[in-house]
Amino acid sequence: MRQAKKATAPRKRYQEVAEALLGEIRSGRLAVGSTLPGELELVEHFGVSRHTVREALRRLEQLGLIGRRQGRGTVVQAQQSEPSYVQSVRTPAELLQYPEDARLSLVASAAVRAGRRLAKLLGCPVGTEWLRLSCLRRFRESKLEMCWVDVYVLPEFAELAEMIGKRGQPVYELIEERFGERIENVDVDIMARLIPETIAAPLGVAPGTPSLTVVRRYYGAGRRLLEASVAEHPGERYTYSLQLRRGWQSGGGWST
Amino acid sequence: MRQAKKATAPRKRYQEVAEALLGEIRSGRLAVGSTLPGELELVEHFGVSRHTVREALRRLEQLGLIGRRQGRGTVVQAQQSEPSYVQSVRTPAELLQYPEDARLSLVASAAVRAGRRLAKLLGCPVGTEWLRLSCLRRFRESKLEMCWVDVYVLPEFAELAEMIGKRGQPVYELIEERFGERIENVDVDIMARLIPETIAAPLGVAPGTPSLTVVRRYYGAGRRLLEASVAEHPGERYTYSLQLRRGWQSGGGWST
DNA sequence: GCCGCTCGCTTGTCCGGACAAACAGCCTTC
DNA sequence: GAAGGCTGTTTGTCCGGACAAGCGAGCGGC
Repeated sequence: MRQAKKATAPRKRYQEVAEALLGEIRSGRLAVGSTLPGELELVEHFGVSRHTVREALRRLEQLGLIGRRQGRGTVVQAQQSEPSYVQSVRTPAELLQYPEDARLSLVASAAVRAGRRLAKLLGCPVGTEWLRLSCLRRFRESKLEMCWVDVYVLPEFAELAEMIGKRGQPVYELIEERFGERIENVDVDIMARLIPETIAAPLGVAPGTPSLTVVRRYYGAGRRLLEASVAEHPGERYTYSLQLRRGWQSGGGWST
Repeated sequence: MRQAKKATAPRKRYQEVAEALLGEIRSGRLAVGSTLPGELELVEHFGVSRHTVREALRRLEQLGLIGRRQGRGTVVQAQQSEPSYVQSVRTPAELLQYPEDARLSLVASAAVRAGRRLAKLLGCPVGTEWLRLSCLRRFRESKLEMCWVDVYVLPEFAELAEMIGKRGQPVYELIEERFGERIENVDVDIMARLIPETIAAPLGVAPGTPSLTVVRRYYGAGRRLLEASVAEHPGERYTYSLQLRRGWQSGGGWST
């Protein structure tokens, strides 16, 4: 029961149920392999509707903590999940021996308009145009990494693009240096997939070449954290979120 | 609208809605970046409740095809998802330069009892005990891969374990040779995580060492396929399913 | 031109209820 | 002893409804 943190009281009922069960699992009171109480029991225990209980169980299932089978019940599958996800930010980099022979090239861009609230959050005028940079990093001529970065459209943009193309400096440092925007949170999607035709052409790579795609989303100070992963981004697969720590990886080149 | 395949009529309403929308996305009529009709519109169009529409959208969201934001709407994010997942079975193997310096060791096992229907499906007596093998493959002294294999408990088991431990033969071939059980489908979970203490000890590796965990589930001929991935395993992250093809990877050692 | 406000739209949360489908265990039958 | 049917339990599907929360656009005031 992580209920010592009652200061940040969850507003949502299913979140309360999910966190209560999460506490039971984390503490080991609900051991791995054991069967959870039935949904109707949980309904009675927490005093909520079955729909709410099922929403809570759905979240825990998406974390890989429990498994559900019709007719059999709900079973605890693992005691924890997301610390490994945070750490997994290093694994792909290590596997790819990043960034020794990595080169980065800008291949596409798209404009995004900042809405009222986003503008207020970041302190820019309403309607400010952002530029979504689509960058490609190449490894050993066949492996590719893709990353999208949202930045302001500013006169210095051309210079920034050139910097990204030449140096291996972490992107958040570049943004911070250039625009004074302190990046606090990053969402990262990692997925293995084949290079689509539209991107293969400018790189001179055959379409269908296997690649590791990494999509990052950077957030400033105003964004609330994704704590315990219970509440946020329920449906996004291959996604994890982490709070940025300065000097996370000392000598490495994992540009987060 | 894949409704030409009315022969395999889906029984579930949300499945019908999901497949209809899937067809619109796949065909390009709902382009990437475009906004879907609102939930209430879909309710009216399909003649189902909002709950059912939301279940359908949830499935598509889990496939990474659409993204939903409160107050903004539902947006098409991608045109397809699962073909890349199928192919991604090769990527981790390539990254790890598998299996040149791989060694496999059996570290744990657990008994699972076959229920009535599973027994009937596989043609074994009710109550037959299966053995869940937990194998560890080691790469370069620090990377680990784990795999679980469910096999019958038979006198030949000891021999099988030894074979797995020595050779790099694909597991499905071993099972087929030994037990005449033809494997048709495989479920694969891939996740990056840290080695837990219980497994670190027998290997002499520090707990917390980063690893790539691969969990495979093998199924015989009786299991129905996961077509379009809309219906099955909604909540299991990092999971994909594929139909086994003989000679999938000729020279490689990816033991699926 | 910027700010705060209201408004309409869209998705999120939550309730109560009902029936269907899958499963394990038990019993009966052969 | 194996196969099939029965039954209670458990999760899955589906309905109808209600209100909350987030977002963008438009409006008016400063």
